[in-house]
Amino acid sequence: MQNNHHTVARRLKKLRKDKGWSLTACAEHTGVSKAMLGQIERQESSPTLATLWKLATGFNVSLSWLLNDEQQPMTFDFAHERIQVERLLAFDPQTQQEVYKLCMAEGAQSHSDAHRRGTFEMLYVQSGRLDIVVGETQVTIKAGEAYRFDAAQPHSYINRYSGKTEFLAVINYV
Amino acid sequence: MQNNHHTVARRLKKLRKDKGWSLTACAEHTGVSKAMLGQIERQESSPTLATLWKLATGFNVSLSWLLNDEQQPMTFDFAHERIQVERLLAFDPQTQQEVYKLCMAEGAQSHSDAHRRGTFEMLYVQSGRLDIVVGETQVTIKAGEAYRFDAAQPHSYINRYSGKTEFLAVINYV
DNA sequence: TAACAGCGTGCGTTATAACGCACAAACACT
DNA sequence: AGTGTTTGTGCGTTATAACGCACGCTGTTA
Repeated sequence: MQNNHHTVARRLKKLRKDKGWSLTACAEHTGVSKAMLGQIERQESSPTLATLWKLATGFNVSLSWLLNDEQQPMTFDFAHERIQVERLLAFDPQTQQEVYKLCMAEGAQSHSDAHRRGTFEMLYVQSGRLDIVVGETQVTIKAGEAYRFDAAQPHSYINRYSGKTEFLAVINYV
Repeated sequence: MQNNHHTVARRLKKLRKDKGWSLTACAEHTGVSKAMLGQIERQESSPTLATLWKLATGFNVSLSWLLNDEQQPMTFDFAHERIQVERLLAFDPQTQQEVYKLCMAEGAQSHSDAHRRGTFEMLYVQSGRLDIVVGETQVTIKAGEAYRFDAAQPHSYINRYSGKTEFLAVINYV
């Protein structure tokens, strides 16, 4: 828990690369000048809270996440998937939404390929803890927390919790 | 999810006051100059990530916590209404969605006026039982069940269950 | 090869974050 | 009263974050 504007720099660069943005494109999306972005990524300057906010909103992530320094071991185990899926609400053409309740056993994991462009998911963990890998980034959400992400890219759910994890998945198509 | 270095300022001042520190004492603990601390608290300057780190370590809190954008659950107590509202995900202009976790005490009820046309809500009851009155129709959903309705009309949540009811509310605007 | 576009970095300038110091107000003990 | 102490804020200076622009580099197309 120290000098981790290093991690901010890395995370920022990774986010940018994941989206396939150049520094110029990134500058347009975030409102931070291209030169500044380069300096921040190279750790030549310590960004202001104001610019951190610009970055977070521009990348559509929470500020806390941008600064969060948990290193994320990407270890997949291809054990037997033990997953229960219950459809709570069927797909409705008007709202373009469907809702699932999932229950994953300890160590279970599930992978989804990219949905069509514009689709996003909202997850809410009811009990346990869930790791979500979407693109190059990984997030952990605990019971009572929620997470939303762009589902137009491959994503995985992994239960590394010591017990079962129950969560809600709300999928919005476009 | 915008300009909330305001919250940082408040949180910082509260932290300092809670510990009973003066600006000078705070400066000694954090390594940030007294004048700067005052300016940050009065929102006259936007602190650098480096100084944010000094502050976090000085106060012995995590950086994420220092600028946590999640607002703490606010509790209403109008007459007999005892309702806790926790915003899990702030409104996101891209997905046009926000997510709340609500906890209603026995007998509590809450009313919402019509949202703008096209808005719909999805409710998921985690524990207890919830009655929803939307327009002329009334529905009861129990724990583990979900319900979706058009929110472009007045609607009410009522907890007639003999105990508290926890549920998730996912609001999609148009 | 030449011309061109897009990429990231370096440079000079401006805006401002951060500092040290001094000051006035509020409170304490003579 | 007077004296010392501690509170927070204002001022002048320095350090640096942020900007706009231009340059060299690389990949593509004519």
